[in-house]
Amino acid sequence: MKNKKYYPEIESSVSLPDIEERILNKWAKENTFSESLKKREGSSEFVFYDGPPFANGLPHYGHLLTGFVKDIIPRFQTMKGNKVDRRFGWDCHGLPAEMESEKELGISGRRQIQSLGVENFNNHCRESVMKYTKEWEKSVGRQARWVDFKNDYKTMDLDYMESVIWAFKQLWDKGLVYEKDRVMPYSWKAETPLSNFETRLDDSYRERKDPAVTVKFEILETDINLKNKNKTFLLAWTTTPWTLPSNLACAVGNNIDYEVISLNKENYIIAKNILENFNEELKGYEKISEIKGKDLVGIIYKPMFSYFKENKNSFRVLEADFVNTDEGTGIVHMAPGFGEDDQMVCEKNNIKLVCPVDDQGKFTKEITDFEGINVFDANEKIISYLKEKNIIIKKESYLHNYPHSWITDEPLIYKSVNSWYVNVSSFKKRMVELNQEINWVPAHIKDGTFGKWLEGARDWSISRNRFWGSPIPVWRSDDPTYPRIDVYGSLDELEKDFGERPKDLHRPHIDKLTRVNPDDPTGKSIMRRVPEVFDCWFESGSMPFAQVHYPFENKSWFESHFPADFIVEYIGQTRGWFYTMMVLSTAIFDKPPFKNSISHGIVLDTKGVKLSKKLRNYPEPEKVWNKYGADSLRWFFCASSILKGQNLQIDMEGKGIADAQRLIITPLWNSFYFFCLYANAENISAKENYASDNPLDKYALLKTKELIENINEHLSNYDIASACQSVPNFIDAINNWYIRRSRPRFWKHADNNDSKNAYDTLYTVLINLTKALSPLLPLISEEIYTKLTSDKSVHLNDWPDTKVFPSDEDFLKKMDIVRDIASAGLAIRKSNNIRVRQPLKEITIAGDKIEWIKDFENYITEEVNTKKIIVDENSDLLYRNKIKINLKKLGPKLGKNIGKFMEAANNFQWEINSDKTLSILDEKLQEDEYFIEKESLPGTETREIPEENIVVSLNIDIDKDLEIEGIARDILRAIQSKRKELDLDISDKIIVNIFGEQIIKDTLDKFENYISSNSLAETIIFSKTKNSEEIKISDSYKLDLSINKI
RNA sequence: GGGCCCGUAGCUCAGUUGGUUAGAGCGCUACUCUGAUAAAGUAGAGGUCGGAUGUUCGAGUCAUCCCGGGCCCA
Repeated sequence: MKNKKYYPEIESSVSLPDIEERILNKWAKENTFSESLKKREGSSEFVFYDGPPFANGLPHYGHLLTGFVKDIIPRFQTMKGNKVDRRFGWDCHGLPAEMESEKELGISGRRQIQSLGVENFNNHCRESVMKYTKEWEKSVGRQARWVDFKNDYKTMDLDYMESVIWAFKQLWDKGLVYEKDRVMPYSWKAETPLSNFETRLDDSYRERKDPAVTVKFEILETDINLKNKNKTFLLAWTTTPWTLPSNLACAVGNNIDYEVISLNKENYIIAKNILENFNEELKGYEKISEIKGKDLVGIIYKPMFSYFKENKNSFRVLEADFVNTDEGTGIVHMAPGFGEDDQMVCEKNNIKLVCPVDDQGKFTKEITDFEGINVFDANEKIISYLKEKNIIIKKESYLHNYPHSWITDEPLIYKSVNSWYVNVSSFKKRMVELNQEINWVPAHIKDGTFGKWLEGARDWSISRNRFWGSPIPVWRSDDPTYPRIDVYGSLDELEKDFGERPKDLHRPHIDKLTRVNPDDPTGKSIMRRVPEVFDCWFESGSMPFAQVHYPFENKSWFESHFPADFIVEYIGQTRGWFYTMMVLSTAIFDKPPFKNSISHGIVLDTKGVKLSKKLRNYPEPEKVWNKYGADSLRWFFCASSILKGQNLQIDMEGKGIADAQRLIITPLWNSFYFFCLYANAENISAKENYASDNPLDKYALLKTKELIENINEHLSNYDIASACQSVPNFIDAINNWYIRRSRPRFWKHADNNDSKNAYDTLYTVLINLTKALSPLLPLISEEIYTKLTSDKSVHLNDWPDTKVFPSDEDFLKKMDIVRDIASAGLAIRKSNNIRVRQPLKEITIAGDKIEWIKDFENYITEEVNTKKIIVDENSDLLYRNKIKINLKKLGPKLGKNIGKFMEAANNFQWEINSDKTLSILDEKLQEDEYFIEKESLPGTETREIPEENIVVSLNIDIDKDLEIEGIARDILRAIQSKRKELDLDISDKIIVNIFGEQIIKDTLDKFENYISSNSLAETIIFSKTKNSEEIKISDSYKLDLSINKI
């Protein structure tokens, strides 16, 4: 068994990309993911919803970030014993898909689609929408995210769509759906209305310049005394001149003060406190009278255009509470066909709206002067027309935030259209209540962004006048004389009424299902489906039940596994997917859709600009994979505050990612490398062992246990960043204390029990560490774990059981203090400029109840390099006592005088009495009203460890013996460097030639044995050879050195 | 105009129920250490805690207002 190497010979420097590729291939070959699921067959389930992305766009950093989180939590929960299905979902329907297809087909608009044929168009969408699935699989795979692509769901699947129409029917049956003409944001390129929250996505609101005009409406009838016979005009302001031909009323605020002024034989009415904005245009006006808004109500004015002059109840001044005087004139022009507020006010005043703009945003034939012109193009034409008629008194350019279509990017218009609505406002209170049951990360989302949004929820337009989507399942009689509406919620119901079972619910197939209206005795009218399809957000909001084809299949499973345990998306989905799931889940099931939700922030570049393809302001993911690997990127994202809802900046060079590798992954690899190197050299096969009584081993195990508990706690609370943040401290303890202090233990021979313990313990630490880190660093932990064990994968393990670890909090704390003491000792060396290789006589530790330090003294003397340690509980030569006043206790009692007491304490004007009370000034403080702290005396070589009330002192006198011993270590160091320089193996034996002045010779005489045994030197000869090199070994000495391998 | 989040070292961020001299990591500089480590240790420089007012014996922390940034809404 001698010379057997039990562990692979690995590289000292880690090449993450190579390792990762190999592991990913191994997972694919061995089906590790399915095996991890199989292992949990029959276990309790942890339900995770994967938000469906559109597959017709490529994945970007945002998706990668979300993807990492979507991987970490399920991996963790799997280790905790749960079965976590991870079905990938594809969002297939909707405007983004249609727009992409239009582009590909080189067509635009509804008309051209119809002439191409809806079937052809939809067939194209069906193909096009899945075109990047391969890229997605590749990207998701490369980031080491485990997802089930085979058992995926698509929103265009028949099963999925059946569940969607079922959901609609549920809402319909509960009376939560209505159809109405309403003013909505409207995309005239896509020729469809958008939902209120679609205008709020991403960059929809952008600056835009529009002409703003102030126009005159001539008053025909009024009771107001105008004091002269001039014509009188209302001044109104608008940023949408194209709506002026559709003006049907003007609105004022009841309590706003208006002024009547006169200029050039005309009178104008305008809000008082905004008059100054018109200094230029109304220069030289004469004030006639002041009047309240409510007195203006009822004035009849002359229509500006004659297109709708017959419209009933119109062209009057109305009252509206939204009128203000922030801008404009305090008089609002109202075109109820093109403004939501306008519509409401006019409806209240029995004014029927007009909407002379067609689907493509062009004026219809009623507007004889501008027929066929797009409204934005019409703005200038209308302005010139009105200028000619002397109706415009002011024209300016107005810069405002204006909504744009998130799909086609053109400025939206607001326009009255027919649409189907979910009456969300009727149950928003319930949503707010159910939201309280959800755990949000970060917590403020609950009652902040999301809660506030729910409180203000408005009815949701769920229909789109488009083609590629689930059909609105409403059939209506085509003859209003015999009205009838049928709503279908399943294929069975459709089959029953239409005699055939649809194989495809898409248009145009679904539209072919018609039947005679049963309520029509003439038998002439036909039941036809309404033409609209669903808003794709309705479909993604249906995901919880539709992905399992509920209620047609998986009925009891769904009912016992809803709400989901966990979802994660970026914070903007509080208005998107989070919200639509909430709406449907509340309306249909009266439950919240998920129990825990992480909303992460946005990835930005170093200037704080969103990443964009156009700007290329981010490192290519491909480059990141090839340079740093997926685990580095995962760590960079997951250890940052982006998971707490903050934004994260990523620089072009990927510096943050490189840091993750350098500071976390490389050190981990180093400890693994160290283990393999020496275990192989010593022919050791280590085993798990939690029982070593060596204090260093015990400490390493306790630190590991502490780490496992920390990660467990944080991941259980969905706090991934905190889980990551507990790792660096652990790495420091293992690499820079445990291994460094244990190093000689690894060189002893393997049959030595302490050495065996060292190997077993380090092995045990690494095994448990890789398990605990496997969700956070799945690739590198897999590599280390599988190379240390014969197991197939670290990811098939249960979460490490901390019960098998030693349990001794007190010991852990003590060793941490010992490390602080060592640091203090090194700090004293530093301040005296004494190198650590130079042994010193003694270190003294002073403090109360510190006898225990004696058990650890060798660690301190070795680390600080002193011959001796003195643990002294009462050395008043080193420190003096200092009093600190317990402010919490005494603050309220002493009030303003507290300053005097603090001063007295600092000036040592106090006395401790035998009954442990403290006399200070004229007060007597009780024992719990002050603290005694140790403070090192000025002029001594001491350092304090404040939290522990310990003072450390170092004797820095160096005598001849110590000096020679220091030189011995310098010589050894020189030889070791040389060995390394010559790239010798750690087991190679050598012959050494050293030459130098007398003190070097003295040192060799005394320490030859020490030097040779530690450098594997067979012989040390005091001479100079032709290969000898002069080396400066310290500030004072140099020598000539050559070494030769035997 | 409103809501939510944020403002602490050059950078990224901690900062407990308000408590005495505001911390960490990175970066920088110097020195040191090394039978694993392109690693590590020690130290140094670097802060009017965005500003103001208030509450309090005491404010980075609480309140109010203001300024700046981000997201969202009108």
